[in-house]
Amino acid sequence: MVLTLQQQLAAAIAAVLKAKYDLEGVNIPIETPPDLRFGEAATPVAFELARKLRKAPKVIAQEIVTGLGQVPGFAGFEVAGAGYINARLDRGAAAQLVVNPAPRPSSTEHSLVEHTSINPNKAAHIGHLRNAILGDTFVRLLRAAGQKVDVQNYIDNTGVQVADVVVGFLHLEGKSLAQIRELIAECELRARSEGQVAAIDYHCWDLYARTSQWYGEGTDAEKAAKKQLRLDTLHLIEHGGNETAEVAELISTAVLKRHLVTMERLGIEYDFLPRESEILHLKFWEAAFELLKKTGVLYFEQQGKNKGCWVMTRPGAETTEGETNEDAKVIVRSNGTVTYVGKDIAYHLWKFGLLGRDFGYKPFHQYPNHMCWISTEAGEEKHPHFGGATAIYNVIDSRQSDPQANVIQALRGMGHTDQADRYTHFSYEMVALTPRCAVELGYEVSEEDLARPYIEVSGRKGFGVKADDLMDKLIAATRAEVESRQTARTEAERQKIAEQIAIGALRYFMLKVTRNSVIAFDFKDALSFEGETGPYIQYAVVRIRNIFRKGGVNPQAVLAEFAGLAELGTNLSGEANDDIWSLWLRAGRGSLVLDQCIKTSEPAQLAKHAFQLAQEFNNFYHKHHILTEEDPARKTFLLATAAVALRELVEALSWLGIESPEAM
RNA sequence: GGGCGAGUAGCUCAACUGGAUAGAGCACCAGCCUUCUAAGCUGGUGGUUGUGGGUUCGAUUCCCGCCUCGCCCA
Repeated sequence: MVLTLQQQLAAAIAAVLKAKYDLEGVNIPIETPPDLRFGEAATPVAFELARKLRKAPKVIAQEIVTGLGQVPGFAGFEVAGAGYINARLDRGAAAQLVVNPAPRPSSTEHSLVEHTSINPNKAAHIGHLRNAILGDTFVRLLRAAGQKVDVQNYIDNTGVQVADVVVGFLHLEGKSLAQIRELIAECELRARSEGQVAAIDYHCWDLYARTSQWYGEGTDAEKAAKKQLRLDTLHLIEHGGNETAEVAELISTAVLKRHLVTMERLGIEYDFLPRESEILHLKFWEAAFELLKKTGVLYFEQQGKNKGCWVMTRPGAETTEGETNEDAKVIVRSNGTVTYVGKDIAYHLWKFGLLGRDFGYKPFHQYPNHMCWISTEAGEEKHPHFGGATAIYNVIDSRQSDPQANVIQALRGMGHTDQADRYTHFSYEMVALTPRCAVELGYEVSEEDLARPYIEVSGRKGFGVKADDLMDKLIAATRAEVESRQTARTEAERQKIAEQIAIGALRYFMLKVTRNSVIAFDFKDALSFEGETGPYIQYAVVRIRNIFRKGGVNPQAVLAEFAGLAELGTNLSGEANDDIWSLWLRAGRGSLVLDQCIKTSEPAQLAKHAFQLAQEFNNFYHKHHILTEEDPARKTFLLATAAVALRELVEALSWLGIESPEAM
């Protein structure tokens, strides 16, 4: 509702500017005033025009107001302060728009969101949770806006991290291929009865840390030998067609399956899992290399430190004719190997359908409502089409902003400027542990680290909080609460409620913070269910549902009853009803917030909105006792207010991937 | 050395991208359960927005210098 009316207001003002001053293309910011006494919408546009028109802002504002006259949906306009134009809504008409919102225009955008992308060599930790939750939420936002969205989880199954754990299995544990296969099967079986702790990804977590440490032990000669072993293993895996590669395939697939299980606990699903192995074996890079040479993005360096390399100019770098650019980004090393960025360029050309090659596809994991496919060399003939997106979003932490910028630069250099513009590095800061939390977990923390505000999580060191451990802990905590409150419910019901609350708490915890601030993780904050938390919002929903349950009323029916009725306006007008009106106003902001979140790639705004709406409802809840209201017309109106809040809260929560429990 | 990001209440974070009196939560203090669930509500304490300048009607926001911290790159 607010979005619609703001657009109408901006359009009306634009028309006045054209008619009165012959001005076009003026940016007309519409804001929400800090207080209802300034109205429901405002614009400082007169300030901006003051210089251009050589008039006092107040005068301009007055002229615009005069020119506006009557605008549908608005009760009136006034000039305030030094030149603000404040607009008052026709509350009845606005409320009708909240009950029956204008349909969202359909979108032709086909977006591709890549997130999660955990190296398949260890259990997922809280850092991965932030990535997956951000990505999944953004997918939900795009879909809510009517876009077609493909969700991809890129799997680096041939990288150095997988190589390390392969070294661990083969050389530290001295296991054979058959023994590893056996171990995976055994872990899978045990995980069913004992939970995640027994699963293969947990086993790998420890082994990976041990192997990393092992590399650094022994004499110099021993260390060099280990380094060589690591490199050889990596090359065998990359090359494929040998037993080491088979071990890597076995382990990475088993760990990947665990990751899918972990993420499914959070309601996170994928459509396609493109793997590094196919990018290598299907020669994506070779195709990209030709294109890069042809367009002159890559050039062969003849001298300087990068002599013999194929290099690319960095974004923003100034190049002087004839001078060697020492700062150029190396894409192909002088020994012929391709860098990570090189392979990434190939992959991203594919994402936009510009490579001229495709993956093979085979089904990998069945979700309740759809299939998740994985890349393969020779796949099934019938498969959905992935790639060829019109816009892409890569949920990757901010440490990767340099390589990401390089990929974008390459696309731009190749002439794909439109694609480069629609390439979003959805960057976010890491999740770290507070020193207190690290000590609590029994890690050894140096004096130096103790003084820091936070310590970075490290899979290599085995230092961090595993995703499943955290979820288990959250569920245990919510279980305890639900046990004491929901004594009449069955075991299964209580478990379900506890899970909904725990996941709601976790997702909200990750989403309420804006992307570019580091989350210093602490169990005290993460396990909190009070104040600005997911459960707070869920609790408001439960309260509303209880009202309708006890009153024997259907919320949709109440809203249907009010559609088109003038009483809505009379109930909302006047200062006495400002508190209820502000709840309606907040409820009407949903689609505006959705748009802003997409525009700024920032889901935190929606998290904030949902909280404020819940807060506003709680306010209303305490001031107005609905079921004991004696005036039947007033009671129906209060019920309609609750119904609107319910609908908007449930919707906002669903966009955040948070369920709305029936009770709690 | 170069690049990016951050610094706001005791703590954790917002601030609609330059707007009206810088807001929430936690913590702390004082109240509110015979009522639709207290995972809640109402008050209160708490700020030189790291620092020094500049731009203008107006700066937490933009520009420059400096100080801290964190990440990349070489």
